[in-house]
Amino acid sequence: MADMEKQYNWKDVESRVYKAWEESGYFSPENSTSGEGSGQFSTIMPPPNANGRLHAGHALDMTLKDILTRYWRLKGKRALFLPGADHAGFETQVVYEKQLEKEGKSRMEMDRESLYKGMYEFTLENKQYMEDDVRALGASCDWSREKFTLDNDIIEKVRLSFVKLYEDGLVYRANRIVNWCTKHQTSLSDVETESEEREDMLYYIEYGPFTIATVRPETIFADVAIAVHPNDARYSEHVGKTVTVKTPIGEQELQVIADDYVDPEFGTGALKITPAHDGNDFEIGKRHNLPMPETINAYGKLTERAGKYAGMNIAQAREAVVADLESMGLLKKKEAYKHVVPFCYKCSRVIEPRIMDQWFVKMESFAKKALEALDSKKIDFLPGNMEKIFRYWMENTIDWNISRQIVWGIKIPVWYGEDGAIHLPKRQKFLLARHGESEANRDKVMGAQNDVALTDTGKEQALELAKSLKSAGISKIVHSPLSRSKESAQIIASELGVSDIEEWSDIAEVNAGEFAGKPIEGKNVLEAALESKDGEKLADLTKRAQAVIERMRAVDTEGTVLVVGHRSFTSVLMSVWAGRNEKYYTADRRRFTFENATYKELEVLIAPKGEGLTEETDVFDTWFSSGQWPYLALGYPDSSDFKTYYPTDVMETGADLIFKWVPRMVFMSAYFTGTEPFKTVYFHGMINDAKGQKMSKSKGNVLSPIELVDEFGADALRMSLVIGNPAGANMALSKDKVKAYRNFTTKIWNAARFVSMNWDESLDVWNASLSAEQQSLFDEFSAAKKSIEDHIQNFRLHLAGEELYHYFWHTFADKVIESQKAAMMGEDSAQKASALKLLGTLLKEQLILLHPFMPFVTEELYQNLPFADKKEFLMIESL
RNA sequence: GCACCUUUAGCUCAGUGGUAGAGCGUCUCAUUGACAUUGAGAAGGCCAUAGGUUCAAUUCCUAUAAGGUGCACCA
Repeated sequence: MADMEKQYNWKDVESRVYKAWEESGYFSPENSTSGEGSGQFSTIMPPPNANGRLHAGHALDMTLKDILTRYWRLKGKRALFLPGADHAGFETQVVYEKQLEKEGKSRMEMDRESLYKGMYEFTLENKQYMEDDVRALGASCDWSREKFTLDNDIIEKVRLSFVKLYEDGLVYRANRIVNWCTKHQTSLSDVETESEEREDMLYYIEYGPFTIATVRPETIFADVAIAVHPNDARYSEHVGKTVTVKTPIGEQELQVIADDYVDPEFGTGALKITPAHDGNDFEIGKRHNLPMPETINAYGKLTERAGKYAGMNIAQAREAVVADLESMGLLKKKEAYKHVVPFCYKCSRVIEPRIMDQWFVKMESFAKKALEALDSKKIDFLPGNMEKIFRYWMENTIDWNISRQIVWGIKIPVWYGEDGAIHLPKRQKFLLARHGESEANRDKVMGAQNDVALTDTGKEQALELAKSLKSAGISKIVHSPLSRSKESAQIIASELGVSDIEEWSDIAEVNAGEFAGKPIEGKNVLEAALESKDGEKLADLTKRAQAVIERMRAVDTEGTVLVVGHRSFTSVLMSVWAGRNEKYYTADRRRFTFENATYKELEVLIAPKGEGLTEETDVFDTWFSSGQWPYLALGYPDSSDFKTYYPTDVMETGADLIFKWVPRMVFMSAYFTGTEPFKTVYFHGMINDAKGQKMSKSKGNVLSPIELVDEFGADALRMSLVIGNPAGANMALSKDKVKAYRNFTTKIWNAARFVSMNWDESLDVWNASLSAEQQSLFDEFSAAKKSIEDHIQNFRLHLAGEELYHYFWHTFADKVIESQKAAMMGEDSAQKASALKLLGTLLKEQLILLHPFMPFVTEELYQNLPFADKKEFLMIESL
């Protein structure tokens, strides 16, 4: 072979090798394995938020998942690593708003459409960067299957999920106190707030015959009652009566109520009740049917109700009210008081509890489902203690607020009548079918837009299809102008007794230009069209499909619509429906199995009709969509991918998502698919800096994975992220560590270089026999290999990586190579052949074993070394 | 307050029922012979503390201490 450089130069290798892999199509499992019976491995990329660049945590995500995917691919499984991107609703909007602020703009001044459009462009741009970063790490994910949470079909399915939950009584709209962020102008769920101990003043105020203690004197204008404990003898004379209290803006009448909630030991044992601005007071207010006036508005300003304080913010109002109370002699005392305050996890502003109409998911039955999945051991948690945390949380759920008052997200599909009645969209079901066998199908020529008739078999198939659809509630049948479609439709219509038949010219088969009527020869109609001079082009097809979708949205019928179309165009229609990039239409076409007289289901939401309906403007909490990701990304409910790759094998994600994401996936999956979304959930910890400090921009200790790849190579970064990093633990990442594994890539490179330098093409190396001593060296490797594989299969990647490292460096390089040097460089050709065989075999085996961890350097060496029986890529070797 | 985690070499961390390992750092030596992005060698740890189980504990159990994380905490 050509002389190798003394050092491995990843900058020349990585992008070239990745491109070759990607273009080979071997990231798609159907291409990388031949056998159907080989089993499958699947994992879904936790959609990285499409609002920035890849960070170290993502890099770890990608690395761990890719190691598993590559390992199982080498083991011969159909291994799918499905890439995705998340619009990340609130997160992205916050990032985008910051950018707007820098430009001196505010989202409050922008209309919904331009704001959405701006964020869409912003997100797509970042999504592109993110994907480049994922490629740079060597992730062997199948880009032809990539999904985005704002793909059209995902949006529709998420909205459909909501409609189904509504129909099943599992979501409801309620006027309830929620967490409100005054900066971001949206409500937040319980997991989107953080809390912190803060020190505030506790003010004791004379309040009629009572003294009450409060940290929020500015809310007294919204007080409606004073509560005491039912057994508190001090106050029993007042209970049930009304008292008059003084405030700086005049007197107000308050009811005195008794409620168990009040702790007679705390403060004065008398509690002012402000239902609009405090969660507990709200509960008490509901129990006692109290009015709930508001004195703080959505922006955290005092309302008209506060008289002269109106318009002040909370801090100003508090100061002013306290000063006035003091001068009126009503302030009895004040003391420093430590308590825990919830705040917005993005801007750290104190959460203002606020009463709003919001949509909630009932958690009780969902939590039960999640716990059942745990009890029946359907999901393994790594590390195991995470299961306890999950369990605890599931046993203490509160209903999940899924309404967000932002524009970046999927709109909640609800309309309200003038009377406030709730109207849901209509679920319109379409069955996209293919005509029966045509003469062209029979003769294996391209039908395309040629008008060929059905064969007798085709007629029978159509009849069979009709019979199978008897209970499908078909009320309308649509066909193309081509007779194979029209004939099929007529057969079905007459069998089902459907009279509403319509011809849609734009669902005709793809125009394959000069290839129409020609023998198929391994090409399909779509591929032929793209190759042909005068056939349809992708852009034309997209346009045509979009027009069909418009028509579908306008359909008005009682039951299900059967669309009798053609194989290639219907597949394009489904790709366009899913919002797929045009370059993947042909990949999709290959994946869809549209046999004659079979169909796929498509459900579309059609806006309710009626006078004066107003559409809901709130969007879903982003976890409502990402919580459904494992099955939606795989094409739930009836795609072949869903059937093949779901449930997935492993979900690998950050420990911080134990509440936010993981439970939602578990219970949504249990509900919609009846099964768990993954068999194992593997949590990784935080990636910290070299000293174990959290990386943050303000500390300036952020290590960018992409810069590290640039400086030391992706393989080195991958190894340094994996080794010494067991499940659940945080890890410290330093440049020195990455550098150490960069040295390891050099070591591998030079060991291979040495063997290659001494290779002798004139010897029959691969048929040489090994001495007993050499055999025992080989056996030593086999033992190491077994142990390494055992570690990988049990998710102990940190140990597998470490053992690989040690075996290669300190056994293979230090011991085995040294022991064979004399023979390899000596004159005895038999001994030389034996030595080369031992070294060559061990090298090849190790490259395969190392490949999941260090894909680039191993692939490059594999391509350049004189191994026997080489595959096209190391990536598809067998282990 | 409750739960969970951590405590091992100077630093960051793996690991193990039979007195311990990595990376970096430190010290010494080696440079035409695959590799100085290297090699050879060295120093450095009663594995937080106290009990218990065991023939044997750094490893299992209990308690304590320190640190961390999460949850809940009422005016």
